Amino acid sequence: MEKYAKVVVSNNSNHTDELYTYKIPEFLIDEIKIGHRVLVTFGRGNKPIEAFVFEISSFKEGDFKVKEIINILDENPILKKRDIEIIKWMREEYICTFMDAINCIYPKGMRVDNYKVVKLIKKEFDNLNKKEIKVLDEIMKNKGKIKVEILKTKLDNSVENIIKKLKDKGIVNISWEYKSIKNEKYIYNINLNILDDEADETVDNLIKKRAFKQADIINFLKNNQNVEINDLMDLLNISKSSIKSLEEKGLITIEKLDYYRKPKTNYEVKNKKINLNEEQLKVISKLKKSMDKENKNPFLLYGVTGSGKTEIYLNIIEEALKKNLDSIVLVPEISLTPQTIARFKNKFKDIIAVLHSKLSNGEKYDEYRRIKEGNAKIVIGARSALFAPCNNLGVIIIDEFHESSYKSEMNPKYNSIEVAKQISKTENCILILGSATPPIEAYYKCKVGEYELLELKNRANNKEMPSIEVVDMKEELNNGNKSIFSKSLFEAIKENLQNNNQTILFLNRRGYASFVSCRKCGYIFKCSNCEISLTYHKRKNVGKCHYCGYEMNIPKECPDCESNYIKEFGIGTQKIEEEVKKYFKDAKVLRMDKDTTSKKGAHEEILNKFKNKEADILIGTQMIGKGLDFENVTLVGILAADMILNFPDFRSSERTFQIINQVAGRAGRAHLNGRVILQSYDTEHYSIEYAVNYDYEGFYKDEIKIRNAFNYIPFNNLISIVIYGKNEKKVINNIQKLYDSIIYILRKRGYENFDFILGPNPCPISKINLNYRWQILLKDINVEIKLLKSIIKYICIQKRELIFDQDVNISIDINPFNIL
DNA sequence: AGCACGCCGACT
DNA sequence: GTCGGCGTGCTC
Repeated sequence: MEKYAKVVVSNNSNHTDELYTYKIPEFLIDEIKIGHRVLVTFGRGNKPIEAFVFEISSFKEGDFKVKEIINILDENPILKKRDIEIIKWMREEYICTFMDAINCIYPKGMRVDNYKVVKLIKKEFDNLNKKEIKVLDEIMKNKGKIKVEILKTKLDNSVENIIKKLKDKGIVNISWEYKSIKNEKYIYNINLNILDDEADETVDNLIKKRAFKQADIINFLKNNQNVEINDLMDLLNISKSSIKSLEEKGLITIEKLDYYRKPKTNYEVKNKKINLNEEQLKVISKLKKSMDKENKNPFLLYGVTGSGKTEIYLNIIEEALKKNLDSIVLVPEISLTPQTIARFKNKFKDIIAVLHSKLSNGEKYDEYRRIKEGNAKIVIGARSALFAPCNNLGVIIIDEFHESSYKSEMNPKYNSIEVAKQISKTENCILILGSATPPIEAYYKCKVGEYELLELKNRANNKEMPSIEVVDMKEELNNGNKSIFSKSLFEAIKENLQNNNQTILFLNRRGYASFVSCRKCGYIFKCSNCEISLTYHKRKNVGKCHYCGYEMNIPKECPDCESNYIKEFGIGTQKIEEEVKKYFKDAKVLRMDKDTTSKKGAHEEILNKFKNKEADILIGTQMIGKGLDFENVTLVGILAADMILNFPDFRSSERTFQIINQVAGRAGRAHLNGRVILQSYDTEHYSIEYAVNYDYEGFYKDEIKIRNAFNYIPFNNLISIVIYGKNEKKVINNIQKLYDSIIYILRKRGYENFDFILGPNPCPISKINLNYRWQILLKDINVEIKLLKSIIKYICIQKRELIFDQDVNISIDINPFNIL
C-alpha cells in the first residue's frame, strides 16, 4: 500500500511554512514514524534538505506531483508526539513558523550539511572553450570531484552555467552530497594486554628494534591503568602511530567509551538537615496527592523569601523519582542561582542534567542524550530546559516565575510559563510556579480558579521579615545632605562595620553615572547607535551604551558649546563603590554587576568571597536579589527605589514592588535580625508603600484595579508590533502601511472603533543599534485575539513582500514583558 | 529564502 | 546570433 508523509521542511522561510506531502519509499514504510527526521529533495533544484515528519497517511490530498523521501536521518524519531503538539500550538500562539518552534525543541548543531558536487565522468576535451577547460582543470586538480561552492570561490559565479553545459555534454555529473554532523564524542582508554613480567621482556625487544617510543608506552602503562589516548600522547610526546602499532601487535587494548562532557559548577553548600514546618508539610501533601489526578490545574506556590520553597521542590522531585518520573526545574538564570543548583546536586548527585545557553553544542548534545537514555532524571536550566527530551514527566517547577528571563526575546517570543502549561497538559504532569512576589496576572488566575494557590506565609526559620525604613531623599537634600547616602543609611553602615556584620547595597544601575552632560548648554552624551544616553564608567573614562555596547571617551570640552562644564549626573554601582571606599576606608568592598561578572565563573567567585566573609559590603544590581542566602547580612540598603518607576511601562510598579521585596529578603536570613533602609525621592507611590509593609495582597488589590481600568493583562492581551530599520523614513512609512492595512481589514469586517490600537508611535527607546524603532500596540478589547492574530499573520507574514520594504524588520510580540 | 526559468539588452 | 543580468514565481 502506498504511504505518504506530511513534513515540515527545514527551510528558513515564511513561504515554505506549511506541510509538504512526500511519498514514503517501499523500504521505509515500516520504519518511518511521526517525528522522524528525514532527508528530502526540495524545490526545483532538488536541494537535499532536512525535514520533520508531522503526519503519515495512506493517501494524498490535492493535485500535485509528489517526490519520495530519500532516507531517514536518525534511527528513532527525534520529535515526540507531544513535541509536535507543542510546535503546532507555538506556531499559532506566537505567530511564528514551524521551524522557529522546532528550533526550540530540537536545537541546531546536529543538522545535515549539504553541498553540490561536480564529478568528472568522461575525459573528452574536444570542442571546449577556454572557460570550460579552466573549470575542468580545477576539477581534475581536486581528483575529479569538487564542491561547487569551492569551485565558485576559485573561479567566479559563472561556474554554475559552465558546469551545466558540461553536464549536458556528458562530461561531468552534478549531484548533491550531504553529511550528518556527528556530535558524539568518545574517549579511548588504553591498557596493557600482557602481564607485568612479560612487559619487561617486550620493552627490551622493542628497544632492540629501536622502537623507543613504543617501549616508553609499555613502561608507562605498566604503572598506569585506563590511560586516555590524548593524555598518553601528550605525556609521552608520541604520535598515534606508535599506539596503533602496539594495538596491532596485541600488546595493548584500546577501549572506546562514551564521553559525556559534564558542565562544571564550582559552588558548594553543605547539606543541612532540615525539619519541615507544618505549612511546608501541608503544601507537600497537597502536591503529592495531585500527582495522580487527571486534569491538573497549575499550582502557584506563593512563599515569602526564605519560606523554604526549594525544600518543597526537592520533596516533590523525590516523589516523582519514586514513581520513576522525570522532573524539570527552571531557574531564571543559571549563573545567578549557583546556591539553588548546588542544593539540587547535593541531594540528587549525578542524575541531574544542567542545561543553559552557554553550553557548547557538544555539551548540550551530551546532556540531551543522558536525559533521553534515562541517565539523567532531573533537568535544571534556564527557559530552554523546558524543551528537554524527558521520557515521562512528573513535574515542572518554575522558580521565581515572575522573572522576565522566562520570556524569550528571540523568535518565537514565547513565554515559558504558557509553554510549560501546555506541556504539563499534554504530559499530564504537575506544574508548580513559585514566587515570593507573583505577577499580578498569576495571582488573579488563582482568584478565578485557573491556578491553585499554595501559600507559605512564614519564613522557615520563623524570623520576621526585616523592617524597612523609608528615607525621603528630597528631605535629605533640604537638610543639606548632598551625598548619595542618607544620614540613617550612613550611620547604619558604620554600625554594621563596627559589629563585623555584612551589608548589601542595591542599585539598579551599573556604571558610574547614569549620564554625562554639559551644565552650560545642556548637551547630553548619547550613543551614536541608539537613542540612549551614555552611562559614565569612570575607570576607563568612557561613556558606555548599555544596549549595544558602544563606548566613547568623554572629552573635557563640550562638543557643542566648547565649555569645560562637563559633569556626570545620576549614580551607578561604580560611583557607590567609590563613595563607600571614601567614607569607610577600612571596609572591604565587592561589586557585582554586569561589568564585574563578564568572565566565566566570576559570579561564583564574588558570591563565594562574600559568603566567606572576605568582604564587608556587597554592592550590586538586580543580580544580587536572586535566591542568595548569606547568613551574616544584617543590613540592606536600597539606594534609589523609585528608579524603575520612571520606566514608561505598565509593569513598572509591579517590578518596583518585586525588587524591593527581593532585595529586602536578603537581610537577616539566619539567626541575626535584619534591617533594610530604602532611599527614594518618591516615597508615596503605592508600590513602595505596600512593599515596605510586605503587603502583597494590598498591592495586588490596587494594581488589579489599574490593570482593569486600562485594559491590561490579565483582563486583555497585548500585542506589540515593532518595525525597525536603518532608514527612519522607511520605518515610519512602513508602520503607517501596517496601521492602514489593519484598519482596512477590520473595516471590511465591520469594525468602526479603533481605539484599541495605540500608535503608530516611536518606541520608548526609539533607536537601538542604528535601527529606528516604531511601534503599534493592540489590545483585544472589542476584537477577538484570534482574529487579531490572524490579521497580523496575514499582513506581516503572508503578504509581507507586498506591503513592506525589504530592509525593514518586523517584530511581533504577544503579551510582551516590557514595551520599551 | 533560494533556486530555476525566462525575458531582454550588450557583447564575441 | 549568444551571454549573462536580474525580475518572477514556485517549492509536495
